Amino acid sequence: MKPGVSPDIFPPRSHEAKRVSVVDAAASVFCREGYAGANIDLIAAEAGVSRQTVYNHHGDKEKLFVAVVRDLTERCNAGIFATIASFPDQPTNLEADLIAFAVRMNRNCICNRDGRFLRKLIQAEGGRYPELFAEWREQGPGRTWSALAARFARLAFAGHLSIGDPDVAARQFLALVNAELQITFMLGGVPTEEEVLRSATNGVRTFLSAFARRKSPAAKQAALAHA
Amino acid sequence: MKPGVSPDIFPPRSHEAKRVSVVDAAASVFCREGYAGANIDLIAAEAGVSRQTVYNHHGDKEKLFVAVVRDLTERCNAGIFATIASFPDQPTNLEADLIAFAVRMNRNCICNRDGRFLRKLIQAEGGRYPELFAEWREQGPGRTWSALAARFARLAFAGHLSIGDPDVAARQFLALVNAELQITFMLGGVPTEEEVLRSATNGVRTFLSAFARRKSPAAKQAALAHA
DNA sequence: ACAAATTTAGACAGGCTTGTCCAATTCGTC
DNA sequence: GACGAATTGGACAAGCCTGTCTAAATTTGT
Repeated sequence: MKPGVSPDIFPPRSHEAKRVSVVDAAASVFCREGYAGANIDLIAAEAGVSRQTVYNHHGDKEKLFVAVVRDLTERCNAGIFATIASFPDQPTNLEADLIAFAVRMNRNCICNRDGRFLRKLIQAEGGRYPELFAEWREQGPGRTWSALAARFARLAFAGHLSIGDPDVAARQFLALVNAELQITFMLGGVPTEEEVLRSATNGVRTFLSAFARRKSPAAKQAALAHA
Repeated sequence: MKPGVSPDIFPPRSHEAKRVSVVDAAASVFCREGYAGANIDLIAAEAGVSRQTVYNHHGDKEKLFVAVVRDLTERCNAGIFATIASFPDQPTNLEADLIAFAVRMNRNCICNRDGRFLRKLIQAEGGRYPELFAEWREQGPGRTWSALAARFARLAFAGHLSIGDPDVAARQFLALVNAELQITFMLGGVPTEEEVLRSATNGVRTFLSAFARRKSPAAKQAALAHA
């Protein structure tokens, strides 16, 4: 044990550490180059591992790809549900709380490494692995929307919002909050913190304009005065 | 000239007809297989042309790819601006007119062959051809949003809507109207006419809830606060 | 109908990639 | 320190793909 070595060097890594290292590198290369363009040698090099080790761990290219997708799916879902758990059920300032939630959602689930990679793989290879991505679809967006819809329904029940169909509202919330980031996402870029905040702010304001509780003008005025 | 042949057979096609045939087939194959996975032999076969003809017309694979993207970009933009020209400037029934417009937009620009193909190519290869897609970005979304924003501003000016920032409203309109189609788009699928209509209906209703003209001072204040 | 231009099929070299095999080395653990 | 497992680097065959070249067939324009 000689801990005095340079922090940039990870001299020996465990078996398991190499497995994840390979999967991480593979995710990066598959995304950058596409499935067909991805080169096992490059993945091995990027993982700091020999090509043979890649084959030892994952068998062949296709199995490696499946492992990558499963890994990303799992981590993304975990992040999404962790973030949804922070939904403002008892908002003190509805607008500010929803904006903060939207920013968290973006930062932790959609703009982060896993989110961007998974999205790109789904877009690029979704047609080639229908069953694999059908699995993602059920576990990911399906449950995300349900969970989010339940939270919005709760806000509506508590009198903070006036919502017709919570499922529709949940999907529209996500769409609005990302409205200004679409192009950046499409080109595979990463929006700045400021862009995320602006899109979330504009999106939440419009969302609340549409779904804020409608009772009397006075109540509305009071609600707006909050902000 | 013997027009009596079977309609399924196009015995001799002109030079120019072969060029477009090749570009069309290439678009299809590039989308399905990705740039690296696309095979010139397959493109030639799908175009009903010999491999050498592909090279005669387009030089090499990369030039062919660029030709495909330019072709798709041009046709998509033409479709988009033709559709925007049908924006309901003098609506008789604002909700119905906007829903119909949204459906047209989807059907003619976003869900059709060109739209789906271009989107997929941008997503998959956007990182590899920054200048090519930067061109698309300016000519396409940039001008689309401006044009749409101008139409919404006009509706607001005519007293049909209460809008803070027309650019924001335009982007949010598109986001809302497509909110329920995102997953289908991601997986490269084609939504049914009914799905398009439902997403547009829900989106436009929410849009109008947020931006319908407000009379109360509080609402006006909120609208101004947007800017 | 004739001449020029285009298209075709096929062969071909060169390069790259996948996946396997193996001998030498290094690592984890006792 | 020693043993077994994992890792490495390199060689290797097989296959695939791009891009070129050719000679023959076909189409187009006149």
